[in-house]
This record gives sequence, C-alpha cells and structure tokens, in this order.
Amino acid sequence: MQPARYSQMFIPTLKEAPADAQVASHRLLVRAGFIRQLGAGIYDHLPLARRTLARVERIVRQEMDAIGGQEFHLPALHPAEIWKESGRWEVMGDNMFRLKDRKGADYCLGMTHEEIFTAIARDELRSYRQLPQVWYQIQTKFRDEPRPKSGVLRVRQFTMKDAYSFDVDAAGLDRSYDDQRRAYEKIFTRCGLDFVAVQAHSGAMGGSGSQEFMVRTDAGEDDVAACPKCRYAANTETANSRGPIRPVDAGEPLAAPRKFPTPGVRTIEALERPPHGRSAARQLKTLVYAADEKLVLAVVRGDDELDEAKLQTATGAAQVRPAQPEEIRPLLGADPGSLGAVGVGNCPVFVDGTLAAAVGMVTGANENDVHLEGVDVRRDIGGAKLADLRKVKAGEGCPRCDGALELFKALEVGHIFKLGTKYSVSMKANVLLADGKETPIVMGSYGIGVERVMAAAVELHHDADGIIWPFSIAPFHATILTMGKEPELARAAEEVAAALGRAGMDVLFDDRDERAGVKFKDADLIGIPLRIAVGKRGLAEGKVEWKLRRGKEVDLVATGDVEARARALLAAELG
RNA sequence: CGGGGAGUGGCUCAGCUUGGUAGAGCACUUGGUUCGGGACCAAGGGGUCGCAGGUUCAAAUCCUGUCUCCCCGACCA
Repeated sequence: MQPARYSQMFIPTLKEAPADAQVASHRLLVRAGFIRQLGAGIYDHLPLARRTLARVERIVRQEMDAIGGQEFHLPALHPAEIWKESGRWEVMGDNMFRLKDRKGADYCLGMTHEEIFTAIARDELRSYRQLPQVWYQIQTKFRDEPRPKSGVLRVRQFTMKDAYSFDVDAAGLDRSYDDQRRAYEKIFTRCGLDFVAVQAHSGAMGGSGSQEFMVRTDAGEDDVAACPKCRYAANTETANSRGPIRPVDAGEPLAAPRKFPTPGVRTIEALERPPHGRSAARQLKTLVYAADEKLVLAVVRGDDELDEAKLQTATGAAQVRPAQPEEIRPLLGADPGSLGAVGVGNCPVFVDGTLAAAVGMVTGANENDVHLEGVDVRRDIGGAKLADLRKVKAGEGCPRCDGALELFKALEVGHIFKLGTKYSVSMKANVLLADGKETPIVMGSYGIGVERVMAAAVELHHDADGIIWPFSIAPFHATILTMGKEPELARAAEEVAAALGRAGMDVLFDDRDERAGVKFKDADLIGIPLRIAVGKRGLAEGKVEWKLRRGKEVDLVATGDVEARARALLAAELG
C-alpha cells in the first residue's frame, strides 16, 4: 500500500485547544485534527477520526460476524407509527428528535432500533426453525440530549453498533446474551480499553437483566461500585452493599410518635445542630417524586442519598422527577424540609429496606416548624413498600464477599440487555413452535458507542504531548519523517515507508516542508504508535531512528531490518 | 428545564467599568535568513465586535429582546 503523504492530507492540528474543552479526549481530538464541532453535541469527523473509527468498526464487525451476526443497515428516519406500537413514542419524551413530512405526518430520527428490527422479525420470521437470529448494524443514532458535553462523550448524533438477538426461549436468549458478552470483551480488549462489565439499570429499555461495559475514567459520568476482592461490580444505580450498613443509632422508643417544635429547621443538618441534636442517622429523609406524573414518597435515612434510578425501578415508572413545591403542599400540607411519611395515605410510600426495623426515628410532621420523634417505621409507616432506594457508599461491605466496595467514575462504552418479550409481545412478533402453538420471540439488544470507544481510548492513553493510540485503532500504524532537506533523506524515507507498507503497516509519510521540531510535535500529538525518523547522522551508517510513541527509547535500526522488525511488532501488537 | 458563565479576524484572548468608530499572540501570504523537538526578520491579507431593536451627535462598550455555545444538577452508547 502507498503511504499517505502528510502534505496532501487534511490534518488541521492546533497549538491551542478550544477554551471550552474540559476533558482530555475532547481537547486532544480537537487539537490533533480528528474532530470539529458543528453544534452542541454534533461533531464533524475529519479524516483521522474516520480512519480510527473505521478500525473500531472493523473490529466490531469481525467479532459480531464471529458469533453469527448478520449485518443490516436500517433507516435513521422512522414513521411515528412504529414507535407508537411499542409505546415508546410517548416514553422517549423530549429525548426523541421529531419532525413532520410535507403532509404533516409524524416522523422521528431513530434513537435506537428495537422497533424496526422487531418489525422485520414479525413480518418475516414464522417458525422456531428460523431461530436463533443475530442481527446487527452500525448506524447513526439521534438523541436530543438535554445536556451534550465533554466533546464526543455525550452527543446528540453518534454511531452505534446495535445488535439484536431473536430466540425461541429464555435459554436461547441466555446463550445469545453470553455470546454477545464474550464478543464485547474481545472487542474492547482489542481496542486497547481496560474495562469492567457491571450490573446495570435497564431504564427505558425494559427487560430482565443488563450489563454495562465501563471504562474507568474521571471523564465518565457513571458511578460504579466494585469489590477488589471478588468480581462484584455494579452501577450505583443498582449496586447494593452488605448489611448492616451502619449501626442504627436508635433513639428512645415511644408508644407513639411525638411532635416537637423545630422553628426554622428545614434541613437534616439543621436538625443535627443544637438545640435539637438529632444525628442524621436517626432521621428519616422524605422526598416527593413524580413517577410517571403520579406523586410518590421516597424515604431514606438522613445520612443516605436517594438514587433516582432505584426509585424508578421500585415504582415501575418510565420517568421519575422531583416534585415541585407547588405539587407537594396540597399533597402533604407542608413545605420541603418539614415532610414525613407518618400517617400519609393519599399516595404510595417507598421506604428504603435498611430502615425496615428502625425505631426511635425523627421525621417531619407535615406541618412547617414541627417534627416527630419516636417514629417506629414498621408501626408508623406501615403501608409503605420496602425497596432498595439508597445509593451505596465507598467502604461499605461487598454484597458477595467480605470485601469493601470502592466507588469510581466510569464511562459507558457498551450495554447489553435481555429484553425478553417486551417488544415481541407489544408488536406481535411470534413464531410457531413444533407443537403448532404461537410464542413471542425472546429478544436481546446489544449496543456499543463507536465514538465513545475512540474517546475512551484517548482518555486512557495520552500524555502531555498528545494521544498514544494502541496499534489496533490508530489512524496510522507508523509515521515517517525526515530531519533535513537533503534529497537522499527523502529517498531513504520513501524506501523505509515502502518497507513498512510491505510489513502490513498503514504509513503516514510526513513529507511537509517543515522543521523537524514541527513534525515531531505533530507526530506526538496525533499519537501514531511507531515513528521512524531519517537523519543525516544515522543514514551515514545506513540506519534510521525507530521510536514507539508510548516509550522513551530510540533505537537505531538498519534500513534493511525495518520490514522484518515492523512485521514482528505488528504481529505482537495485533495478535 | 432550573442555576452559573461566554459570544470581538481561522484559534487563544485584550478592549467594555469611565461611549469617540478595533488590538495582541498564534495561524495565513510574500521575500530573506534558518533548519534534530512547535525558528527569526521584514512586508502584507483578513473582523458590519452573535443577531434585532433602543438610548446618543457618536455604541464592541449603555438598555431591552433574541439566538448560540460552555459549565453545574435530572437521561444514555
């Protein structure tokens, strides 16, 4: 293959990063000439990004094909009807880009493709004999994110590999799911990502189980609780810890809750201070939420934090949001800060499971400036449903072993779901069994954010000078540059470039009329894994400088040895 | 949506408080000197100061509205 010539390529590198770039991947992908912003959460992929993304996609295709996946390409523009069938036209709310055609009919831009693939399955699959099927595509998704941020990490238009499995029964789904999980492990490993597969919250997708593939980085937006001693790892949206959480600092039990005046007290902290002195662990925190627009109460301990995803799971609602003060007052008769669940009968109450046996607790009396003490959760909030609502904290016990949990930030690069029959039932995708009965197809859905894989690799692999790509997804494997203008240097560089090409490397030949320093800086910034520099001194002995981006050492290598050495390096790196 | 910040040559920013008709560095063009880690000198090109109204003899600067972008909280690959 011919080496690419830097002078002919469009690689707009920048000395300074745009002021609004906060995270490393954003800063470096812009500076190194991979991406440019078109609008909030909308990015141009310039040639270098396209090359890297194409490599990621190639790895994804290989691993999908290896488990029997068949590639499709479905429309991004969807008629509203199909989303109304599954009920998600409403569920997706403002996250969906919606538009009308010239006749006024409703359309949307696809956020994901469960509905479209399920429609194909419904229309075309008739018999259990046709199953299992594994279908996938690499396609553009549109989501009207409320808050795009962090460069390419959270955007409104992105590329997703989405795969769907169709099985006759749950056992088949388990196999398909395991195939995908193993494929994901290979994909992310090959892309040079350190990752953990964690237990996840299913959110709007529905279904029985799911795992997220997380890359540990502060640029991520999820919190993961993981046990260093065993394999337990979970998104804090589902993570548990081993009880007892902390000693329940029980107050004095009373025969019945007793009111006491708390003028001006509106916060847990205020109630901890004198003259009240009620520790947060003895307080009940009562929060009002709208779950699918129906008000509910959520109660956690005063020193705990409510996890909204857990509340969503507990209520079974599609959407959960904090209630407005204007909604709360008519419901409970008091303002936030004086709320409690004791005696509340006009809305569902959810109490965190760790409070099941709590006695002698303090809570708001639903009367401004008044609290209750001596509250016995079982006795006084008897109608409540117990649920896991609290967010786990670092250092708490692992639910699976005697280890202690650690918490860290992570970036979600992939998510696999056992959907079950949610979509096949609502969209009537059935097949006939051997005994002639109809059964809904059992489905799974599996996503990978392609740009996120690229960005995650940058987050993980960079230094002060720029990106350090793994060979597998680098835009070029090697770059070659000359130090000086002598024609013999350029000639030698051409030869070395050809040798690298014969070894199977993609080569960028920096033939620009620039000083060596400029070429070095750009090579480091762009992050090409292997750099060969041709200079007068080395060439006098028939040698060139061989340097890996990730290391410090510079080796002098005879030009005749470059090909063999490159071949060996590539074999070692790509396996 | 709630809260905070910012829009001035391609990029990073100054100028705004105290109105007087736009600047620096980088980038770009030309010439010269350089040439192993983002060179130097000289001469150039490039901006209706986000947009729309208003105040004023005069608006980048003051007022109102509006759009866009960024950051912090609720969603997701």
